[in-house]
Amino acid sequence: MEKRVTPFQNKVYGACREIPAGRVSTYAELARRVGCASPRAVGQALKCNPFAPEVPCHRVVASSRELGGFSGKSSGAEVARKKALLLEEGVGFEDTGKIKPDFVWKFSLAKCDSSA
DNA sequence: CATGTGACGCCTG
DNA sequence: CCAGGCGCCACAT
Repeated sequence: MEKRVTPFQNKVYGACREIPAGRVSTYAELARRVGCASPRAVGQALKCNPFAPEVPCHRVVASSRELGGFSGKSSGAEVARKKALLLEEGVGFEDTGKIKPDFVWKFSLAKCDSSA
């Protein structure tokens, strides 16, 4: 049985899959990537993420560098697991528990060739 | 067709 | 800097 994912969700999953390991993206960036002005819609799609772990929804965090939510929980053990996964990928966290800006992935202007 | 909810973001005070 | 409020899009009922 296929998951009746709407074209919008499919787009979100596609963008999410573009996020390399050890990096994280924000709902806002992802939303803009899919052409949506509301990050909420992105969360709706990710929470339904039927293509996991093909679609690393755990690499998507809030614009404030916070973890955001996971598995349909805005906070809780699920979110803690998400943090653990990011740590496994090599993502660094601030002392405040936030993700380091250097680990936040950039979609378009992604030059990837960090010369410095 | 209308209403409610949701893994958020940005502005103002 | 912190706290509060409003806006937004998509989806389910």
